[in-house]
Amino acid sequence: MNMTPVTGDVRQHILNTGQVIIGGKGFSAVGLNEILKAAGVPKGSFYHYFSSKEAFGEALLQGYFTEYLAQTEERLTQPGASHAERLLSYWAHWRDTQHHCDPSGKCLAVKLAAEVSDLSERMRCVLQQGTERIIARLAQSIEAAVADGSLPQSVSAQGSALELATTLYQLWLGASLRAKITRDRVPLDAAFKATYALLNLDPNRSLTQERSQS
Amino acid sequence: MNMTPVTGDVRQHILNTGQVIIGGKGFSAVGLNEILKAAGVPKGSFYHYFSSKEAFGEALLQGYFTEYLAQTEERLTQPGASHAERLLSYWAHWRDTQHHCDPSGKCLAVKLAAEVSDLSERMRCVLQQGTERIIARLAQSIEAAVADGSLPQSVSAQGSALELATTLYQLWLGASLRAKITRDRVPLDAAFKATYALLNLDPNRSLTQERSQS
DNA sequence: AAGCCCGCTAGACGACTGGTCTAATTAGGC
DNA sequence: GCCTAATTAGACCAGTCGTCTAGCGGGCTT
Repeated sequence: MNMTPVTGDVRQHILNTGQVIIGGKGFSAVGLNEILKAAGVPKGSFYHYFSSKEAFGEALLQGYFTEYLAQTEERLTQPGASHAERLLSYWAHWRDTQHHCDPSGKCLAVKLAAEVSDLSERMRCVLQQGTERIIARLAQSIEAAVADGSLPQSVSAQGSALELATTLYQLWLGASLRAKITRDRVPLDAAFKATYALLNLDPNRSLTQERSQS
Repeated sequence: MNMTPVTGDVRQHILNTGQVIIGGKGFSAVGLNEILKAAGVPKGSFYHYFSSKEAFGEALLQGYFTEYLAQTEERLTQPGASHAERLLSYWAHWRDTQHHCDPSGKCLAVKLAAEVSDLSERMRCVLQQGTERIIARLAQSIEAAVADGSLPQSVSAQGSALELATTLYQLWLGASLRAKITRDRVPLDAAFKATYALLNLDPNRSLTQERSQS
């Protein structure tokens, strides 16, 4: 009955299940059996949809970034806010979702980058393209924020928007990594504060309504 | 003949061999066999020196941080330089050693943090204490640099030295992570430039020739 | 309507590696 | 020679990824 070459149902279900498990335990530490058992899918099906574990990981990352970029796009274009407000909302969201124990909201880029980039060239490329696109998207918003006056002109004097976006993304990557170590939100709060500084914003005047609850 | 309770020779040899291999491939992806074969040590011996693979990883990280902190201490106290110069030399060294393919100079904190902190509580604690001590040491040098005038007073107006050190360390952590993805030095160069900005230093004026005292 | 086709499921199986532990071997001091 | 402790060899089984054959079952062709 299904004429579509991509059988989205089961395949996507394996992907979703795998994302949660691998996001929690890593790539090498998780076996196919564990994912397949959790998904209720027999092993035979797996190799119908994916040619290998590596190909599965590749698809996993690809899907993750597609989804992430879509969410980011939405957040950076939400109506009724300046571009600077949208950017800060993006990072506030990052801060609030990544601090330690979110079950499924784990950032696969943070979790898998170090492990996978030395393990699989194909997965590394997906990681590279994904992060590159995120940074490019942030740079675009930074430029727009300078243009609409919600970020001071002085930020563009220091360097290109792409450089700034790169720095900020890497700052948050590192903060998330350290948050995994400390298991608290201190690293992410530090990153949030540093973001203000790097954007030449007054840290005392909040652009967004921050929620500072534990 | 050896009365010392810790048999350092073989044990340390396993540790050294393991550090290179695990630094390259990760923790879960490497089996004891691989390390032991490379070290020329029979498998049975392993469990004489370490109670488990986890305990081995714990000792590995502990040794790594001890060594790293000693090197850092040396670099941050080298004679004939201001504290700011020493700090920048620390980061310049980081930039030059971590950009992609250093065989044994891999930073275990970057490589293992994400993978291990969800896998082993004991290893996570070592990671936490190690990074904490590094940050504290950096904060100490930042304070000294403000005191000796090699960093402008304005940096202490923005927040505590510990906050700044935290931000900078996380920035470099994230830059190293992204450098693993991109396999070039662009992320680390961006971090270096951002470090100047966060320290309120003029990016165009190299610190090595400026000796303006307060 | 009958038959076929093929996407998909099912899970046993192979060859191998994982970490762990017991039992044997070695070596040293007396 | 023995006794004790340090060290090693290898068995152990659960687990790994990936293969392979068998068969279900819905939709198309004729």
